[in-house]
Amino acid sequence: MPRAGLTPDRITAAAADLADRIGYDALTLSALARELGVKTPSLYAHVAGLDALRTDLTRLALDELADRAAAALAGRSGRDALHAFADTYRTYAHAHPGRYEAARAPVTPDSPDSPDSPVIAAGRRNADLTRSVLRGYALAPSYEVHAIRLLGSLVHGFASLELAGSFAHSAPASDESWVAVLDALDATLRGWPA
Amino acid sequence: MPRAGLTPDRITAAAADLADRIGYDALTLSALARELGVKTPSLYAHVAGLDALRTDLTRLALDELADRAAAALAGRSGRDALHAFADTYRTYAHAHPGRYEAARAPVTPDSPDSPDSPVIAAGRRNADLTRSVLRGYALAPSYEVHAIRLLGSLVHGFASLELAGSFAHSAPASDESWVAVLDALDATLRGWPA
DNA sequence: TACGTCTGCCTATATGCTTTAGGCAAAACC
DNA sequence: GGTTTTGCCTAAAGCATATAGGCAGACGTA
Repeated sequence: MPRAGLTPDRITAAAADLADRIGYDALTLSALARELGVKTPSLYAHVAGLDALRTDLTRLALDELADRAAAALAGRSGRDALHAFADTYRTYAHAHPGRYEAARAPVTPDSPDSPDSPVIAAGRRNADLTRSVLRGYALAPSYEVHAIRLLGSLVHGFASLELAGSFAHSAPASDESWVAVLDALDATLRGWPA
Repeated sequence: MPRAGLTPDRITAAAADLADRIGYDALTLSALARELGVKTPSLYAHVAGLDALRTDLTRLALDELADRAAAALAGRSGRDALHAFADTYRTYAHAHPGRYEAARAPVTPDSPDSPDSPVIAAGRRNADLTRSVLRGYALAPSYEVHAIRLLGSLVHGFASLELAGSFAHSAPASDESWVAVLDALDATLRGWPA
């Protein structure tokens, strides 16, 4: 009986692809094992269980998002940076809905999450990038948190409703609304106290 | 053996309470049956299955949201209406996280959802109320859809991230950001072409 | 190449959830 | 009070997570 060559990384990668295809909620160890041509219990030699797999997936997605956002932000600032940053998340959500949902999933605290666990670190990378986008607006310190929350809410809310199909039943295509919304956000941030 | 007096409505109501307590995803027919002091198969006389229960829950939540939003909007317009409307959703999300998630859950199409199914109708009620909030801003027709999507994205995004705990790790409390964000939204809408 | 160890993937099994089938007794009706 | 209806039950199948233990392929050593 030949060996399948499983590793934690290959398993997480396969889980990410599968989640994109069948949905984050439908991701099961059974389905993943089938996908990998392996029996379910074999996976337990490499991942601690379903919760651990989900956490790994969250970390993978957050890291991929941070990588792309960092690349998109390179050399940009102000409105350009804002659009590039927001587009990164929206595009990723469309291309990888399962991963995106994983990125948004609250991490199940297997231990009182050590402050430098890989998931936490990946989350912080994204938060830091968000802050760097706002540097272009030179906001008053008291408005910085509001701006972070506004940006996060808008991008996540739009992508989330779009994925759920809430925008699909009325014209025009959501791309048009997306620019309008981002421009409004840019105007708001430029209008806030500096 | 005395009867439990189950009805579809009592079951849905109990499911809503349970979902608020243990989370929408953790809601199972087993747990619900335990809650009601009944064996799991007994529920099948009143609901078609787990998917049907979830759909019922979505309808319940959407109807409750529409009821509250309608009451909050009575006699208000403009900025007042905007705040009252948005507060309704955010408050509901805090008080009933399980129901709120149910409201947001995409409905599983058991049949090609008849256009006047109760869930669809409940969804439309909420959409209509959203539009009525925007009447106070007298927007140009081409901007109406953008405004609906902007409002929806912002409210849902903020509530969703807040529920997930994304705002809990930094000061100040999110209430402060909430008003700042809503005022910015109000300013944006007043600035859009009328 | 041959031996010994390690380890990857297997089968077997326990538990929990969804769902269907069929039985029995409490309610409801006349 | 007898009959019908109906609500809740037990029994059981199918699939999921998860653990325990076995067997053979891969690897190190000589």
